[in-house]
Amino acid sequence: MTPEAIKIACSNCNLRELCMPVGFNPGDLQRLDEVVATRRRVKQGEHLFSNGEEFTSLYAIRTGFFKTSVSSEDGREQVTGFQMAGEIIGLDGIVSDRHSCNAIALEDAEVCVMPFANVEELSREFPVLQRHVHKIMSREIVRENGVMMLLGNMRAEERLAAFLLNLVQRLHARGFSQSEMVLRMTREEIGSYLGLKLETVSRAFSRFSEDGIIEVKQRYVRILDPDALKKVFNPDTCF
Amino acid sequence: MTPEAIKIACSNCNLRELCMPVGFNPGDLQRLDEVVATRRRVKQGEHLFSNGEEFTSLYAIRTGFFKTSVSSEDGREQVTGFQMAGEIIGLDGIVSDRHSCNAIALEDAEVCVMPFANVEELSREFPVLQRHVHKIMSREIVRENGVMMLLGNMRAEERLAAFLLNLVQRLHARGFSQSEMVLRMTREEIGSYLGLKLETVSRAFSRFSEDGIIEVKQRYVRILDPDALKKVFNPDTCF
DNA sequence: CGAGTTCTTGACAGTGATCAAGCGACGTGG
DNA sequence: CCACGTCGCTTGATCACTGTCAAGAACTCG
Repeated sequence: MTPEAIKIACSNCNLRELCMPVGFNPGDLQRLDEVVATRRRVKQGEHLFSNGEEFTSLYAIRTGFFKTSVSSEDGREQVTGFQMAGEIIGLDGIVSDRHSCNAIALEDAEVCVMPFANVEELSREFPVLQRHVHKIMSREIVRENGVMMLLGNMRAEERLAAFLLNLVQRLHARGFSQSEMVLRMTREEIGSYLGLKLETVSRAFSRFSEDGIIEVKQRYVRILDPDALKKVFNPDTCF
Repeated sequence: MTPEAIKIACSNCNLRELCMPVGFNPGDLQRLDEVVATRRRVKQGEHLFSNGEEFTSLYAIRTGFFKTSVSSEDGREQVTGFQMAGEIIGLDGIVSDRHSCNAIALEDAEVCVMPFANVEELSREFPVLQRHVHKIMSREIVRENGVMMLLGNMRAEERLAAFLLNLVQRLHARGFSQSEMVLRMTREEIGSYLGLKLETVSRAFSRFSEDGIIEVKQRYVRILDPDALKKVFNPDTCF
């Protein structure tokens, strides 16, 4: 086994607990490495996959940051999510054997390529992996339900507050600060995700800053008063 | 085998092609019947499952019409979908072993109860079923991507036009008219799904009616000019 | 038949979009 | 290392779409 092959193995990956199931016994753990065929580097701005492209694999993000988006026939674009290390993308392609959205790297990234045929084959052999795949897909469905709530019921500042809290929480789960972050996306991309124009996003940032809830300097954001931020999108909690 | 048991069997169900995979050979087809444990009747207005309830089963709709919804802590409700015969609900529960949304019958309904343990077990045995389960979940993810586009980028009339076309298309696939339908949901429920208030939905209906695009009488809707309706939410197509 | 629900329509208000201008950061090349 | 150009961000002024409030009509169901 070459050093490179050791690095590539799920069994040695420090992100395993994020993207792979737990509960494997040491013997079977090596079999798990068979899901990942190769790794692939994606430079900032490049597509990992595009709408209409043939679906062959799921991708586990090792490093970097992605956005996924769909576009309507008349050219309007909707960002459907932002994904970071340990998260799985490409699930949209399963239903029609073609991708129906675009995945674009927001910074230089590296992904593990998991041919879906491998995933399905090993899933049949290992119920714990099967369950894990089901959970990942279910989690995505539930996440999108939450976005629908956001887009359908919340006002601009509520949306941004929920967005920032979600982002910092996911970063914190990966060992980063729970109060500071550097955004990897533009105001326009945030706006697209939240169903707002970039000017509205910018104004909401300024408003939070004026109110002393956050500190903003371009992409850098520091959450000064997390409780106030939570109250923005859940006003009834203040009693 | 009792007559009731014959009726219950997937292998004899005329909806099978909608909710079950094709390509089973006759011998294995009988095994497929094992996914369905029982059937369950749900009266109009009753919950099939509720937020927080333990997840045990997926449900295939035999007859009737459902809505699913999520609610925020401060009581706001968002309808996340409308489901009809042949569609599968309950996928939201897999990730946390609890349902995170509510499923409510909009008319008297009957569902096939498919314990998820059965689904997973048979999926391991039959790759064609495994693939089918994956496709159903992927389809739901893609559908929600479309709803995000709707909520994030479209104006009121575009949303309603897209909604009506989607609904009539699904009904048509089930053998109903491709121009007429009777809505099973209120204006408020449509509005919740589309991120609009009921008055806005009502006005959009009236507008379409004035323009001769549809004929509306309460819940009854007839599409007079499907092309005009398509142009509403894709204005660039008119050249 | 009557009570309650659902739908329609009108008047007005408010949130966020649009249009516009200027600023600031960053990167590239001289 | 600095100048300049580009891209992203901020802020202001105005507008338009949709929300809110209200009243009445139509329908449903017991």
